[in-house]
Amino acid sequence: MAYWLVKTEPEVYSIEDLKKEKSTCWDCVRNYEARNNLVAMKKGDEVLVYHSNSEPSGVAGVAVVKKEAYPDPTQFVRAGEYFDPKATKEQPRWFSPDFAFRDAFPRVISIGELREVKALAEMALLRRGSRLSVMPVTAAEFRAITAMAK
DNA sequence: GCCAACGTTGGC
DNA sequence: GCCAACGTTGGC
Repeated sequence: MAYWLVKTEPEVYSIEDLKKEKSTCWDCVRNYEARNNLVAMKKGDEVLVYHSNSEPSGVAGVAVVKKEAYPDPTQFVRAGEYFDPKATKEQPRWFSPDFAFRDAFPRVISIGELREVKALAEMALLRRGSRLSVMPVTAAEFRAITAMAK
């Protein structure tokens, strides 16, 4: 079982939205490294949901991989913002897993708090200038962050 | 295949 | 609103 972290702008899609919807297709990711991480997710993996461009920015809850990645439908929507003319049904370029809601933290664990924890210093999330929106997290990091939420 | 220009991300 | 980081695009 593996652990991950995904970023989302809560004004676009928040942990509360996931709680309401119960599950969602994690679509519209258009970065190859992030996509590779989405494809590597296995059913049952746990995913920290990070709110970016927010006040405060930070980890807001946990999702679980409900369905492993399949072709992201938004790449085929010709009129859509996420249409990719180079993607075909035979050779899709972008993939999305389904996530199910697991937990919304009683408070957001801010990036400032995360930076104070020495054990988390190596996280890709905290690297200066990191823009990666889907990244692996170690079991120890996952445990440390979920413990901070209590 | 190089690399400058440009666009986006996202913390602050 | 600023700006650093860095991915993408396109001319050559």
